Amino acid sequence: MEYDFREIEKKWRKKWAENKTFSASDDQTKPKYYVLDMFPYPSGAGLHVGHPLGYIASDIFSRYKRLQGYNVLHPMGYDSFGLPAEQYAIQTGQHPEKTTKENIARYRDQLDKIGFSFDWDREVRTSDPNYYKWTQWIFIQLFNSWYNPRTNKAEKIDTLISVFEKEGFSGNGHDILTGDIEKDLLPFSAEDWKNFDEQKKQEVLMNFRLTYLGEAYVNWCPALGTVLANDEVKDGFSERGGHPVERKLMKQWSMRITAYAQRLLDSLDTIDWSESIKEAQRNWIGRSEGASLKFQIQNTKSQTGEFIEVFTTRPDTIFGVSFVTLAPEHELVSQITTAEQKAEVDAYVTKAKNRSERERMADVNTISGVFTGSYVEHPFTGKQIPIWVGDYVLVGYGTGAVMAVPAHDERDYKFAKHFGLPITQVIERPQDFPLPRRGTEGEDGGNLPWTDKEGKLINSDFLNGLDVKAAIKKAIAEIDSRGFGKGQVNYRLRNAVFGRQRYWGEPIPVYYKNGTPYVLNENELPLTLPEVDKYLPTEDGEPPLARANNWKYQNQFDYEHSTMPGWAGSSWYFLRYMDPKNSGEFVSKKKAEYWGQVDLYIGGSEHATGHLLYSRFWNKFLYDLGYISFDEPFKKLINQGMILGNSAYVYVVLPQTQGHIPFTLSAHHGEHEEIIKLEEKFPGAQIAARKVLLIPEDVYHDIKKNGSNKEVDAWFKKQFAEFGDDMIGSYSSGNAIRTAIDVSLPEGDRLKDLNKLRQWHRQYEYAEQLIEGDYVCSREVEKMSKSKYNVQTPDEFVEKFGADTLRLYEMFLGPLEQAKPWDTQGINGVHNFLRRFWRLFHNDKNEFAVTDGEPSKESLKTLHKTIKKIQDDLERFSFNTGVSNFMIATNEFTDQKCNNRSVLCEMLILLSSYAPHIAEELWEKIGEKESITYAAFPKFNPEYLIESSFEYPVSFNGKMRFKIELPLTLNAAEIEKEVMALENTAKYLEGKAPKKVIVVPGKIVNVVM
RNA sequence: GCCGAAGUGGCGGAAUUGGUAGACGCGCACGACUCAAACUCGUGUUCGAAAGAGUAAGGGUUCGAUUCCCUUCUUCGGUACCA
Repeated sequence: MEYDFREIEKKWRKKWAENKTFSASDDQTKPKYYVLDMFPYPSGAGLHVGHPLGYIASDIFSRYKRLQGYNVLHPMGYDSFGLPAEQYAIQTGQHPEKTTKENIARYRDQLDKIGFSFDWDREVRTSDPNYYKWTQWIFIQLFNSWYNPRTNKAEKIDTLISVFEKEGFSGNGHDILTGDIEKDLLPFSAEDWKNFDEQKKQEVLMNFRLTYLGEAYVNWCPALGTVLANDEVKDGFSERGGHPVERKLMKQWSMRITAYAQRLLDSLDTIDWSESIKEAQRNWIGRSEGASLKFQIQNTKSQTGEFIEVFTTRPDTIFGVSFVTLAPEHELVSQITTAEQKAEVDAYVTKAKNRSERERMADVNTISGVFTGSYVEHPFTGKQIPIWVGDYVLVGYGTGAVMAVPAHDERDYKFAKHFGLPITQVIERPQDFPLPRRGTEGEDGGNLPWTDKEGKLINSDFLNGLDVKAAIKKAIAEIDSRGFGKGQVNYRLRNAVFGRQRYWGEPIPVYYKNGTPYVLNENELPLTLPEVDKYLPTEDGEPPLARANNWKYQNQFDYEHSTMPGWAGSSWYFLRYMDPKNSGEFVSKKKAEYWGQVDLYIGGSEHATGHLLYSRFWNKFLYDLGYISFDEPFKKLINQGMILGNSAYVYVVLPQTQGHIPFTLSAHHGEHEEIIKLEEKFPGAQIAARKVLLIPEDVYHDIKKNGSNKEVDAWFKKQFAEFGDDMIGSYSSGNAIRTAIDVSLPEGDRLKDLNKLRQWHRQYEYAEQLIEGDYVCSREVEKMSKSKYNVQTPDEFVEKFGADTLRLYEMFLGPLEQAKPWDTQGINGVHNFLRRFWRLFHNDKNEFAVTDGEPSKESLKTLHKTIKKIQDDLERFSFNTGVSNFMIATNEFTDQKCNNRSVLCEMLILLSSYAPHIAEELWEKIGEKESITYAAFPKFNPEYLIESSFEYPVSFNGKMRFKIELPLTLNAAEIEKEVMALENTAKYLEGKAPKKVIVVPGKIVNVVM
């Protein structure tokens, strides 16, 4: 019987589903192993061959762990709320639920074809009310909690209330303050607290809740009609859709992730993730140590602030301060600006505030700012220091104000140069350090700004003579003891905006009474998504949920109209898989304890600062509240590399596309009509005009450079000759283009059959070549995308070669973590391997034939060598070398003509995690009754590999020259004697005496001359 | 700019602790089968006629370096007025 993968794969997919072969039991006596893939968003485009790469790797590992006797949890589900379905709904009027369901069905169908061992009974969907009920429940827990810095964990809000009842609140310096709060909270006493009315109390508590409603500058995306979190914005454009994003002050639900900044940073050291992802998170959190420092404002008319607080990482440079800069949005700006400067400052502030994020970014090199007219006093010298406003200072970072030390900071330096402000050097560059390359103005001898933390302090009073590190310490101590400020740690991490002005997301379980937000009771969940007539904002700019009829809490209070962001549901889904049907809890404590951390998490690195940070945050929160027993969700993380498409490009001379008329005609006007007239006169004129000419790359470059090309001119002439002067096609350099064609059309870079191209797309219906023979395409490796016609779907692959070949081939392409191009030419090699493997079990007549009895020594050696390699490869996630080792083993068994039952049985178990269908089929044929899934992984026995002799490579000065086989029983001296006696040795010694002979028994001989 | 990863035949890649560089596969060439082609099977395939050279380039440590150290270059990914 031939290897009929279609029948075999169909058969086993069915059997696995019927028998629920991969169902994870909750039997807690077995050791567990949790393998997770990143939650897919079911997009309308379906899967391409790049998506399953990680799923295949995790599936192989899951199957391997099952063979080792683990109770394996390997679930799959869908992150099914999200923008694309909603955008589609807006365009078509279809309910996003409908399209989402269709997309999920397509995904499921595609996934099923690849033979994954998912436990589908545990599937979750974030848009399912039974699931988002618990997302809402977690939101409520966050709302009812605060972060207590004294215990360093989240607690119920009651403990904060009791602090207020006992201590009141002493203002910004109070040690109970955590994370970022949006606005300064004024101090109050315990007595005050008791006298506050309900609304006031709620307002105060809002500054501490872990999810809270606050006013903040947000990333507003007008095209999407919603705000976005920082990680959803890339270079001033939305990550989804690429629409421009601007800054806007809005009242928003946010998550106080900043409270967890330090813990999120610290516990990175406890998890096994790639260094690059950890670094990305460290940078995103952006911890910096320094000092906060107060500058008294002189001659101020301000009532609330008599000082400007700045944050600096370089308190050592305090004597080099020559001005202070405020962010344009800084609240003190209006208060301190003098009458003379008011007009100028107002104009600047207005302009800066309205500039979009994008403009600001595009414009980083332009220096702008304005003097306020006011001054602060230097805390140590008492000198007058001017206060400026500049948009290089960001309101969201630190205090929104900087002490400018132009001699030792790049931006301060540029600002000072631009406005002619004084520059005081306070650190001497050490002799042995090279001149900085910056500060190119040529002034200051190119010496400034000196920004490295090296050198000795000068012009700095009590800091003189110290080196930078010591000076920082001393300065902080001095600032602290004189009451000018204190040592402080700052984070770049911002609180995460949580509300989205969109329809297709979890409703936020909040209603408003007298303008004050309250969360729903837990027994009122889920708050289901109401029906709306349109998925657009209302006329007065309210989110789509405001369209819902009679959608009010207790029929009178308005619900919150924004919904949760895409990352809400995916921040805890790994917990739900442990207990997906639980209607009383989000996960039972017992099950959470048993399954514990995800042991292996595989997914793309694009989630580095989004999903992977938010999940860690929620996990820590749930841990703090005692619902789960582990502080970090994902123990080991592997980022699979992207599979890139291998696009094919052709160079063509194309029409100026006016309607369907390709070439500009010499006929004066009304081209289309001209053509029709011509067609009557000369049949074939239209076709001639619609021709597309394929040109070689060099001709293309010639046209681009010179505007024309001789051969192409000649071709044009010929094409249109018969139509006379009425119609002469013309072209210019703009008509020569490089354009993608379907990857499947050329073989390698050769386009052998022009007819295939003609049939592929109307545009090429009358395509011709300038030069006879195979057309040479240019190939390029780039991301798969529809517009480049380089997308390959797993479906077509499975149809042609089978799922087992796909699984092996994707692994064989290269290391899991590396990006690699998809090259269809190598498939045959892998497919052939499976056929050769199949043949090991069959005789010449294609009849199933295995022999019993003792296997040969050689076969045992091959087998055990392979067991070791396969296991080692799996343990270090080196799936590509795993496939190679299967090929080597199969080649060896074929040479040995080995068809021994016991040897092949063990090979089947090894192969079953990579190519499960063929393994199951042969396993059944060989006479086994149970699925191979729960067989036992073969035990490696080193005895079979013991050799009596070794072929020693003999090197001269480290260069291998020849080999000699010697018994392994010889010791170093004996080996040296044998080698030195050889004729070959004498030849390479060229009569010289060897200086030294290195012998490593069992490894190598090296002769030093 | 900063951070991270990587650079090995015509191509994807291997070399696990410093010990035979190029496993395995593709492609290519030749041969067998065939009227012929495809498929399949077999042989060869880093460069060089050879001596020899050779893992981005240069230097270092070592008996010995793809592997460790230093300098430089290139590519990819992330990130950026963060004080």
